[in-house]
Amino acid sequence: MSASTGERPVIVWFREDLRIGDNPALDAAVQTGSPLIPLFILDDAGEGPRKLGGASRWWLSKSLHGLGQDIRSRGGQLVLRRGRSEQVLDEILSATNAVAVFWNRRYGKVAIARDKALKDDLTNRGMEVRSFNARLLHEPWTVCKKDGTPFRVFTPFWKACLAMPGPDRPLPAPDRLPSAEIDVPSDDLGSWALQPTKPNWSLGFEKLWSPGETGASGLLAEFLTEKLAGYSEGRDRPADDLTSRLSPHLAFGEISPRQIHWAAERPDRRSSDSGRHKFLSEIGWREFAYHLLYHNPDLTHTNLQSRFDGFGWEKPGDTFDAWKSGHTGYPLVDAAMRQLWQTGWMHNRCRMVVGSFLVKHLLIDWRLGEEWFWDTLVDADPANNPVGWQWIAGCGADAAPYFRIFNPVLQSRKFDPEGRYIRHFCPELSGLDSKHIHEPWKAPAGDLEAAGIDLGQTYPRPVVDHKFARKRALEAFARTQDTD
DNA sequence: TTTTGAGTTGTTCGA
DNA sequence: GTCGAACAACTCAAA
Repeated sequence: MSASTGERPVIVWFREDLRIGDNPALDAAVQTGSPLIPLFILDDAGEGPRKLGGASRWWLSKSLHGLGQDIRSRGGQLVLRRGRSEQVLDEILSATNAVAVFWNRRYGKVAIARDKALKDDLTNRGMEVRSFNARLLHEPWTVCKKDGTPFRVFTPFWKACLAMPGPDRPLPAPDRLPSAEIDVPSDDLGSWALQPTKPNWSLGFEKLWSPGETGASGLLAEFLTEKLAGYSEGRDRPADDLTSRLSPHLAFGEISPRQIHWAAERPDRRSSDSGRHKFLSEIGWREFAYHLLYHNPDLTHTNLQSRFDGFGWEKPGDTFDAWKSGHTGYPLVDAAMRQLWQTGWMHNRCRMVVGSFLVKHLLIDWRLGEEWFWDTLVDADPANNPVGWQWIAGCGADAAPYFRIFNPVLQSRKFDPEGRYIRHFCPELSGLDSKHIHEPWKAPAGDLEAAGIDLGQTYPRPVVDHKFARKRALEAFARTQDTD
């Protein structure tokens, strides 16, 4: 029934692009008219691209399940294999006599090097290899200053992007994915053990997220119709659900920035202009992170500003554990860290607060915070995560100035004035009124008692005094400026 | 060519 | 209570 009889198949290698719609590699493969072998490789041993964190593995498992269903409903069969990508591809090439391999690009240092080597190798062996952009509005090498060098400041970068010809219209999902007639062995998804068992920390994830392409497009539609208008004002309040929550879907490529761009550009969205521009500029920040990563491939683990290289970070100890578990004694910080642990996600405003707290109040290396986020975020992204951490630490490009030290109490009063967010994630504080919930150590003894709080027992005292920590950080960071 | 002003997300201090 | 200044150094584009 398919055009597959005797024809050599094309392998479509899925990586960070787990979708059928607007998938250029898949679309190009379908256009060839050849039978397809959709393939995903779990390459999590050795020196491959960074091994996925726990939360991401949970998401991946769900996402692959959805992708497999979407492919099957179109007549195809997703092949799942675990191992070193080069070796798995070799096996499948020789087993199927495939004539070509198509994929969408990745942008991390290791990923680029491996893709390039693989492309050379396969091409030399007579294979056709084609790669595509499925992840960005503009390839990082196409956006540059008038002198041809890459940007280091967001605003001019985004202006330059907006001045470029807009992205093409998204590609429709193919109706049919003609399957190769050869039976290619596939792993059972369950055998990869991507889901946590003991302890199963993912229970809170299940009711919040719908991983997969269908969940992503549903979320986008809902956001545009219900939240876009209030986005500019509401996006900073973590108790209100006014952000898009699309980040994990973007991280796994279940939706493309191009699809988002065109959906937001529809004429009937024009009434929410300020929200629309604000939202699209968040997509711009993602683009900027990839731009920086591409042009500074070591930023994942190296300070963009090298004068920070000698910074005397504190050795992580009890305070680091308190930060990770949400027991710093600062309610907003603790609520945010617990939101991360319980849901695999944290509101953007809170990411800045907890990041600033770790780096400035505790003087702990941003890389440790970045690793914790990498492990616990369902939206852990190879560009966004390190770029965001370098921004808050002050060592990045276009970074927050070193004297910008968030006051966790002021931030709390400003963005969670009634303490709803705190009460949700720190229920042991829920009996405090909104006057005292932001700094329980200042609450009168009677109020604490009435709220059932025994400071130091049921909720910790602050692990560090804000005024002291601020002064210490300013001094430490000022020394960094001198050593240039 | 050089100069100038502005740049995601803040806080504190003193008038 | 409100308000402006100060808290660096660097990037980038416009004047």
